[in-house]
Amino acid sequence: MEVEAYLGPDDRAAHSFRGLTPRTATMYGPPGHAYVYLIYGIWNCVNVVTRPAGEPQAILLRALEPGLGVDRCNGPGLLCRSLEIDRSSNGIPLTPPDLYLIDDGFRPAVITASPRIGVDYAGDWKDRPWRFATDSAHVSKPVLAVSRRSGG
DNA sequence: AATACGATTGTCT
DNA sequence: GACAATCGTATTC
Repeated sequence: MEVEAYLGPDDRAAHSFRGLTPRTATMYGPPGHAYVYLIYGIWNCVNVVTRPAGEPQAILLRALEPGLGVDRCNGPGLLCRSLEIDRSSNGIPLTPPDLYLIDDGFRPAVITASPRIGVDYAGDWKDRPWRFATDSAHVSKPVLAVSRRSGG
């Protein structure tokens, strides 16, 4: 229902902004793998690496539609708690044949693009509209300033 | 070796 | 709106 794009190393909001470190190594790895990190000493967050090795970009998963054993999880920390994802899953492949992907037919009619959450420290990059959300109630926070894209 | 802080959430005012 | 919880990283000394 909601994701955010992190386009480091130019993106000041991205962990990879400051280059390759032990933590961000997964972001520099091949696409289709999970980048899981610990935030505030409490919460895990999961991303999908999106670009070929060497291009440290990823998509943060922020909200899912509840159901099929997934609890209500409005926000990246609660999402990982619901799916029991922690850093032990960092770097695992999210593509077949390691993972079965099921197309449930869901196609959002509307996708909004708005500023990312919790990146006020990112200077000029904080207002980039790289938070993408459906109009579902199951988003981490209300979508305020909105540009719209047509869905698929 | 020491320090500052975070891609969050819940609670209290 | 303010703030605590809690610890791995990255940065600084």
